[in-house]
Amino acid sequence: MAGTQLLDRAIALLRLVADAGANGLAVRDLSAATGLSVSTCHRVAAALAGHGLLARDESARRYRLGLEFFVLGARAAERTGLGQLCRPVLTRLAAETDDTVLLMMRHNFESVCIDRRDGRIIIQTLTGAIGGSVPLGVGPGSQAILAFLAADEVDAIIAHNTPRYATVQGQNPALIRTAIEDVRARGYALDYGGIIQGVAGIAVPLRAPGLGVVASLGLGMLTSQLDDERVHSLVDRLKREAVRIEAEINPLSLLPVNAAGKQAG
Amino acid sequence: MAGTQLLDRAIALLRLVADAGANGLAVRDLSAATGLSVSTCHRVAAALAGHGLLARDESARRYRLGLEFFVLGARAAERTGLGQLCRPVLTRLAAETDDTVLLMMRHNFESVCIDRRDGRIIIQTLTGAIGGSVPLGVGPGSQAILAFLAADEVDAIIAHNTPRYATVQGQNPALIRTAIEDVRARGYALDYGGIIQGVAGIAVPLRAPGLGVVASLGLGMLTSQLDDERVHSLVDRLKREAVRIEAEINPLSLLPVNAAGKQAG
DNA sequence: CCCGCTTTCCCACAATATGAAAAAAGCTGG
DNA sequence: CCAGCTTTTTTCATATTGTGGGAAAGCGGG
Repeated sequence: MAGTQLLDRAIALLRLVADAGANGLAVRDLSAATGLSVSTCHRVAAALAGHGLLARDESARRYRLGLEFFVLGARAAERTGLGQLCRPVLTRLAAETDDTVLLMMRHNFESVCIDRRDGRIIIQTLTGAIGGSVPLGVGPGSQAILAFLAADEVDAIIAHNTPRYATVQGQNPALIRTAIEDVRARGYALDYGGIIQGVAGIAVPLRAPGLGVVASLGLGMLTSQLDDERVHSLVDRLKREAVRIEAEINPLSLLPVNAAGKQAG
Repeated sequence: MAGTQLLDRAIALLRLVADAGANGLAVRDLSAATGLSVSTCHRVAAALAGHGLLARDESARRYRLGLEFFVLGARAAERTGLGQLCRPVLTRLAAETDDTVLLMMRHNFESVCIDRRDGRIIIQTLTGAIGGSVPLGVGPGSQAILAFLAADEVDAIIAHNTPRYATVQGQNPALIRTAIEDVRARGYALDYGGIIQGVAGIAVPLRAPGLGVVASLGLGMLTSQLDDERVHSLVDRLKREAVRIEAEINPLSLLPVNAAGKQAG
C-alpha cells in the first residue's frame, strides 16, 4: 500500500508505545526502535499527543497511550451492539452459575474479551480483563469462534498465529487443529485446566445471520467446580442464551471482521 | 504544527467515523465531510483499516471504528494503574451500598468513566457505560475533579467546554462555577436530580501525590434513596476509600493529563 | 557551575502524498 | 438481463509535504 508512509510510521509508533511498559517511551527510544530519525519521531509523537492518542509526561518527557483510545475503544465496542445485547445475559449467568462469564469477539486473528462478569471466585483467564486479547485458537472462548469459521480462513488464521502460539505454554498448531475438530464435533469448546492450571472453561459460538460465527459466550471456573454432569447443564444453559442472543443480533450493525490475510506491517 | 498533514487528516477521518452512527461511513461520506478528494480518503481509510483502527464492511463498503481501539484503549487505561487499584474498592462499595459506583478520570477537558459497578437498580448516568465521557464540569463525578484543579486550569477548561455545556440540559458556565465553589467548600460533589431527573450522585476527588486531583470516586442512585443523613454516611465511606486509594497510587505510572490549551483540530 | 545528553527547532532537498481522471465494480429501474 | 447511473478503486504526473542533518535550547548529574 503506497502513499501512507507517515501514517504507517505513526501507527508503528503507537504500537511501540502500546507494547512498552507503564513508564512509556522517550523520543530517543522511539527513534532507536524504529530506526527513524529523532526529528521525525518527535514530530509524529507530538502530533499524536496533540490529538490525545498519546499522552505526554511533561516532566519525564515520555509518551504513553492516551485515554482517547479508551474513549474511542468503548465506542467501537458499543457500535457492534453485542456488548449491550449481552450485558443482561452476562449478569444473569453470573448470578445463576456463580462462575465467571466471558463474552469474546473475533477481531482479525485474535479474539477480544468484550465483556466479563466475575463470579464468586475471581479466576485467572488468558485474556485478563476486558479489552484483553488472545490469538484465535487458544482457550475455549477463542476456539468456539475459530472452529466454526470457513476452512480456508481457519488455515490462514492458524498460519498467521503459529509464531504466537509458542508464547502460550505448550500450544502448537497441531494441538489446536485437534482441539477445534473436537469443538466442531461437540458443538461447544471445553478446556479442563489445559491452559491455566486449575482453571476450566466452556464456551459456545454466537452466530450473526449472514456473517457466521462472530463471537462466543463462555464460562470460567475452577476445575474443582466442574464435573461431567455440570458440563452438560452449563452447556445447555449457554446454548439457550446463545439462541436468544442470536435472534436479536442485528448483523448490519455488527462489526465485520477484516478479511484474513490483510494485516499491515 | 507542520509536517503532519497526512496524520492530521487520518485522525480527522477517525473522528468522523467515531462520531458516525452504527452504520459507519462510506468513502464518499468521508470525502464530502472533509473536503478531501475521494482518492485520498480511500487511501487513508484503507490504510487505517489495514492496521485495524478502522473496520471495513466488505459488503456495504463502509468503515466503522475497529476493535483495535478497544484493545489499545484497555491497555491505555490499565497503564494508569487506577483501574486495577480501584477494582476491589468498587466491588466492595457496590456490595455495601447497593448503589452504582463510578470511577472517573480526567482526560484533557473531559472526565472519562474508567470503571463502573451497577447496584441493585441500573440508573442512567451522563457518561453512560465504561469509556463514556462528559465535559469537565457537568455532573458530580466530573465536578469533584474540576473543583480542585488550579484556578487558571479551571478557567481554561470552562472556556474550552462552554460550547459543549449547552448540549446538556440547562447547563452554563456560571452555574458550573457556582457548583464547583460549593464542591470546594464541602469537599465533595453532590447532585440531587439536577442533571438527570430522579438520579442523584455523590463524588469525592482522588489525588495523586505531586499531580493533584486526577480522578474521582462516586456513587449514583435514585433521588428517593438519598436523604441528608445518608449523604453524610456515604461521603464518609467514600472519603475513607479515597484515602486508602491515594496511599497506594503510584504517581509515576499515572497517566498525566495533557496541558490545558493543547488540542489539535 | 559546567558538561554531556535529550529534546526541540530550522531548513534545503527529494521522496511522498495528492487529486484529476480513467477504469472497474455495484446498483437500480425498466 | 441490460443500460445508465453512482460509488469505489487504480493510475500517474506534479508539487507539496515530510525528511533528516545539524544547530540551538533545556535538563540533570557530578
